[in-house]
Amino acid sequence: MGETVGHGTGPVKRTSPVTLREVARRAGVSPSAVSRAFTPGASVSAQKRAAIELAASELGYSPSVLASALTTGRTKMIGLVSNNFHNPIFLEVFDQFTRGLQDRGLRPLLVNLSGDMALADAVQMLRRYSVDGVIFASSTLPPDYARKFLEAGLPVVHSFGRWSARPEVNIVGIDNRAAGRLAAGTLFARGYRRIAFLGGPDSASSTQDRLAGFLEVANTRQEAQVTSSFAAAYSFDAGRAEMQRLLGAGPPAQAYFCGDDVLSIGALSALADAGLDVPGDVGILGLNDMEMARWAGINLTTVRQPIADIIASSIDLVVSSLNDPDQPAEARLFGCSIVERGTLRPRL
Amino acid sequence: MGETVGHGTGPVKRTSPVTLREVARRAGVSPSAVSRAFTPGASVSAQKRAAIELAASELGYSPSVLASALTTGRTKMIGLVSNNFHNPIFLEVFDQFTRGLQDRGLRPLLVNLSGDMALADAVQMLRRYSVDGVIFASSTLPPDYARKFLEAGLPVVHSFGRWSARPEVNIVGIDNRAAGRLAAGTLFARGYRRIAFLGGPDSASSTQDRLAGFLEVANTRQEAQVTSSFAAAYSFDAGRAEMQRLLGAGPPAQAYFCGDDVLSIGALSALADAGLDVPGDVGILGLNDMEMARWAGINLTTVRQPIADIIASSIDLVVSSLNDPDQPAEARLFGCSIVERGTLRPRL
DNA sequence: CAAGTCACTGCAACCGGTTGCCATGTACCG
DNA sequence: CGGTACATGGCAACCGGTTGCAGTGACTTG
Repeated sequence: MGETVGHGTGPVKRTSPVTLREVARRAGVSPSAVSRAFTPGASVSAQKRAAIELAASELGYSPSVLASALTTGRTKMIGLVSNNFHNPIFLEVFDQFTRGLQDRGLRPLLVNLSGDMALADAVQMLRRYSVDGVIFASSTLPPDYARKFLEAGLPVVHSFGRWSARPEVNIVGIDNRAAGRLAAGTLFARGYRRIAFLGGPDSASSTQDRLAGFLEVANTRQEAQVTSSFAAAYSFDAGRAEMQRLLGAGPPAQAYFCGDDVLSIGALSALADAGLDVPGDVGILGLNDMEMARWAGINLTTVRQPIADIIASSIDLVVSSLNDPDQPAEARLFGCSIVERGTLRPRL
Repeated sequence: MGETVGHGTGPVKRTSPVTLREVARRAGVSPSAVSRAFTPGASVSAQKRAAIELAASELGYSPSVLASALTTGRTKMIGLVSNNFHNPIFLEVFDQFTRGLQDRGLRPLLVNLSGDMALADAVQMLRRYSVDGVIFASSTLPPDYARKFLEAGLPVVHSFGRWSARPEVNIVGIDNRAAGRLAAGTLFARGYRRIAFLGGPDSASSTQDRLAGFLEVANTRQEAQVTSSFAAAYSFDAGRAEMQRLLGAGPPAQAYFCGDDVLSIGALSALADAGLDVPGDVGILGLNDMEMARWAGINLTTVRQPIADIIASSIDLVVSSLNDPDQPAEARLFGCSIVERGTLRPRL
């Protein structure tokens, strides 16, 4: 950013692609010399290199990654596959992935798995483009998906995926079970007793694990009354609809742990409409700590998922596993923490 | 979606890449025959094609796009360049771009211009990857940026860009000036007289045009009192901060036209904190109609930007201009409309 | 039945770089 | 001073497909 851009009043001139051999001819050297001049670590004399660099810049030469990939086998492209294009948290995720990859000289080839593109198409497509590796960023799809990439010979990391004791594919994320335990523990510490889990779609792998952890703690307390229900999607509308349904079905719980911030915000909106005060009448605890959670007017107390760590670690892992293809699959989990804001009553 | 995925209990087998010549050998034909079998419109006999397809599927062959790009000159990759990774509306934008491109067999190579990546780096990078074209999606950066891609020989479309009478580069977006006029007209029609423009960063090209259109109408009404100010960014925090500043500086206007929905939401939050009722005390009109605008609790009256049309048209335009590189630059503008919700008082 | 079409096929060159191998030249060693 | 080590640089083959060209055979057409 901040660079200056010419005002561009002249006519636009279009340059045609320049090849390595043209540079070689102009610099009076062999093609191999040019190639080596652009290969870090190759052996070229200083004066030859200077001549080549001069010729290259005069001609506006930039080497074709695709041609070199043909022999080196490295495209420096990473397939970035996701189906979560509706949860605002994923804009942050894409932002950080693209920057992290760019910083390492890698390029994200983006694949949207939510449209007509089936998994098998995505796999084949990424093979055809010879991507060096794949980052599969999805909190809702099961590990089998990531596995398909691996079977196709593509190193893969499943980010925000489900933990497994003996993972078949690389996985980076949070321990959803531990997050569920943390949530339940937090609600109890605030003195809530009639508590509820308001999860995302019950088919989502993350939902199941969070619920399991939540119940694990809740079941140790005899005085607890726990209920659970599931929204149709990780979305505002689904969260709002589910909370409306709950309010219509009977008296609300004292506090809800929602499987996602955007779900929480939907639930908050339903509570506000019903005239219930948060946190006076009902407590809400979210999960993710997306940017919006700290907006005044929302001010959501939430379980923070360390997104930056997950992403940085995912990139590390995909890079290391493409350098050593026989590296065994690995699971990297990060801990969560509570971000205290205004939707739970204070600790007793 | 909805496809079934095997449960994958067996060990993961990794396949190594299969080449065209291996398929040829197995099918007992020449390499050219295989190539032609995979080229639509090429002339291959039915039985040879069958033999080739059999061999290919037995071997799990998928042709390398990169190798073919070397001779055809088409990678079917489109650079998708943006710097707007913080406005939630852009998640919708990315979603629609990726799907639209995928539907046409194109692949988005995503470039994040907001980090350390300078414009010149992005241009060179996309040249090195031989992308067929570039979509530059930014509402904040000037047309000079898009022009740099064109100069590098890359067909480009500036989506959400600034209108120009004689465009040097392809541009698809809304007529920001007309949007400003629409906004002002709407406020007057509601009986507001002391009105204000609360724009994004005053360096953003879109802001200037919207303000110009806004004033154009406002200045035709003698009874109008118009003021204007600018938030530091297109963000919640910036909108909130700017509205707080305005409220601290004196009595508020009767209604504000904010340059963006997320800015509006920030402004709403400041108004709520100040105990002002919307639309009772103050009216707010946004721009974009992002998903969040219709959330209960926000319910923002806003100028709708036809994002789907802009994106579909951008893709059309980049495709047609890469098929005919000498096509003159074109500007395609779409009209905006008012989406009536709850932050302006009703028409008198 | 001869000539002309046309669909199909393989050969070989080519797309734009990379790299193993060998030749050359210089520096350094004892 | 002979000999070795090492840096440098060109040749040519190769990465995985594509395509112009020419050749083959089958099928029309008059």
